[in-house]
Amino acid sequence: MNEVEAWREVLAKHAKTMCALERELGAKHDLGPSEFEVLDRMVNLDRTARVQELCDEVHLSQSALSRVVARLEKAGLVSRGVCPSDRRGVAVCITDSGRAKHAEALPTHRAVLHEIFAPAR
Amino acid sequence: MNEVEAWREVLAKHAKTMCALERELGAKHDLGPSEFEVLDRMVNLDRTARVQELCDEVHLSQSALSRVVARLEKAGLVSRGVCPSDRRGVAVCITDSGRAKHAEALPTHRAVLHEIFAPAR
DNA sequence: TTGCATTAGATGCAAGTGCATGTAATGTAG
DNA sequence: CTACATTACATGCACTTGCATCTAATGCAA
Repeated sequence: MNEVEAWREVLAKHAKTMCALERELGAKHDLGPSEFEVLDRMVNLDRTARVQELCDEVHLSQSALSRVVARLEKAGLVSRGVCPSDRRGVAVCITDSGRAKHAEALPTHRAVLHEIFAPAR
Repeated sequence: MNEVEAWREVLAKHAKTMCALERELGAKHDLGPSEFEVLDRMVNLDRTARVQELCDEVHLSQSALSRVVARLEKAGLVSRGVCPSDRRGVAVCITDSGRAKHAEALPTHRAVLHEIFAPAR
């Protein structure tokens, strides 16, 4: 029965955290968790990335990610360009505005995580 | 940075497990994870339950749960009756068919969990 | 080069979810 | 008893997601 308990724990933690992130990021920075996650990866990569590359990082389907990138582009946080080496691909690049938004939202994100994944436990 | 890693771990485990559950339960028993979860609680409670009561157990909004129950009822797995003590409430009751479906799906559910929350790690 | 399979990403569509709100039953104050 | 606040659940709506599919660009073989 221990595996069931482990699963329930993951379920509870996921729900609680995701819900808080959605609320906080949405209210304070007009960002969804998926949007922030992509922005976060882009900042850490610090280079253009392919859509598929981001799929592996974030747990989203290719179609969902395609739309997240579209929303981010619409908000001016990333730009989409043609990939020079493979013209089927899209080169996603974070903009200055995107970096600024990420820097602004990062403390909020970390605060939520800290609140829930507190020291002990 | 450890809290971030913990969150990523939850995220990964949640995505992997949820995805597998959706696939397996859907394909083999025509059940979604939410439907199974509610059925599972009903079996363990072994009595009628209020909708709100189930909300606390499963991590769903009241509206989502209302619809899950509606789907389960449509499938004949639970029945909805008026609550005698408070006629605003709904008394959700699992049916024999629901018990059978749960018994049938339980091994699948446990197998998925075992596969992912394996012994070590 | 031509033709076909494959891959990258976009998009139509159906499904599930949360929020805001609606309806009905209770509770409570006057 | 009347009027208003509250509670339980249902429902309209907007949004996100995954699946299937479409288009365009590659890769490969004849």
